[in-house]
Amino acid sequence: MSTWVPVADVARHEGHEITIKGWLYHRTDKGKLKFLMIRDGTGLIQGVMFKKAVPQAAWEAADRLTQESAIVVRGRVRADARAPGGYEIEVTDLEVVHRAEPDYPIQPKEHGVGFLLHHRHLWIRSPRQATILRVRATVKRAICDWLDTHGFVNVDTPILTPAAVEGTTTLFEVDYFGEPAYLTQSGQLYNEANIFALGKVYCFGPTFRAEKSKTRRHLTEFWMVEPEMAYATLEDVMEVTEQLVAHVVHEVLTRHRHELQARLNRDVSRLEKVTPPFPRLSYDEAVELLRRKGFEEFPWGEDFGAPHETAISEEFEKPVFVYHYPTQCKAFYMEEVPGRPDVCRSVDLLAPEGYGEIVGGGQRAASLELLARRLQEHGLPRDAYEWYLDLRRYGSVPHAGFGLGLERTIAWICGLDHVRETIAFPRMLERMYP
RNA sequence: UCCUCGGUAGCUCAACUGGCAGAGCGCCCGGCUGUUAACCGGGUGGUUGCAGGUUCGAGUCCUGCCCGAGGAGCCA
Repeated sequence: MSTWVPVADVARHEGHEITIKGWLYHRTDKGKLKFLMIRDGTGLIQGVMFKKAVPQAAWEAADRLTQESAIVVRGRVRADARAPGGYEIEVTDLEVVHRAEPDYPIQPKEHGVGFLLHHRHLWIRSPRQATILRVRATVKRAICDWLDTHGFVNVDTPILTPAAVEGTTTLFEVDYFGEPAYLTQSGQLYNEANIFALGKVYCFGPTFRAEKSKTRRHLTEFWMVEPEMAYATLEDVMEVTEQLVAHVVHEVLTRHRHELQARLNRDVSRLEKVTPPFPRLSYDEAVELLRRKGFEEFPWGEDFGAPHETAISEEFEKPVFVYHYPTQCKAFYMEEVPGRPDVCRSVDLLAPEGYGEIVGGGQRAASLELLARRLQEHGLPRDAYEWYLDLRRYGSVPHAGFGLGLERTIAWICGLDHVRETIAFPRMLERMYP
């Protein structure tokens, strides 16, 4: 009985007899010799099968093997320059656990996006997709590791909420025992309550936006990590953000450098430059930059669109902070800039290479009077926010936080052209299957 | 919601100015001891998105609808 070894560890067993449990990715027959490409979720390995080296039953079973058939292969590990990855298994026996039906729809070749998304439950088996999902897991772990070791307490905020955080047009409504409730857009307001109990906190989970957005940067269900800090300012947000993002990129490079290059064709030299500090640009300076770069007509006070974000970010090798946005284009809870009521203590982090905004945050309005006025100006129902206003009645302090979009961050790190590949089962406008 | 492009075999795509519905891959059969999306020979495969219209004749032109992709606005 030989040892069951994950494909990723095969190199460490050179010269030894091992067992691989996986699925047939591809097969090439050459008369009395067969090449079996086997995937097991940890990697891809080539099995070489000579007719004279295996029992007749195994040879005949291999003859009938279809793509994605579940197989257990035994054999000796050998280094061979002709094998993809440098190692292969000299097969001595084969057991077919399940012979897949012969019409597996996804071939190792080009397919259209619509077709692949319709078969997402099978598409995720493709090595490229599996790699992205592994990177996602690393990104999530790196985020939690960094926050956990820097004094942040992980607190879960509700997914079902009674009211909108930022306007009702982009909320998914659900029936809550006959009353309307909404899927959360953000855990921020609850986190602002949590900091008074715990100091520094973060929530990390799915959020939902019913935006009719159909672009490479949008999902209707996406994940955000939202740190929030008591006794903190806008400057603290920028420092924490750059430390966190740099740590995440570093961890991905440490664990997945080879996969990023081999499976995703990612230019990792771009990622190696992502070290603190990141450049900081005020909104005023960003507008000036845009006007120099061909957007002469860009009006002060507008939020940036995708072309503007790209134009700004391509001036820098690292992610770039843009802070002090116009008050009019940000949410009601932003703190004022002293002496400049037209701008607020907000910040966005724009990823390089045109990936756009991956972080939005700022310092929160600390005074009851300002917050109450803003609620009115934004036409929000005060009743629903009474609990939130309490936070400014009992020990209000300067505080700040941000939200980092997981899918956009992964798309940038992996160099993908659409966020839909960064999550196993993306939820998009007009696509809920599978 | 708006703009642009598209829908032909299981997949990726051809089909000139309206004139016999095609190829590669897949799948099935046969061959090959070093394949890398192998190669060679044979076979299989169609309500051209749906409904109507024009025409001797429509995949091709016209109208409506459905579906998909890219982008805009909004956002992470």
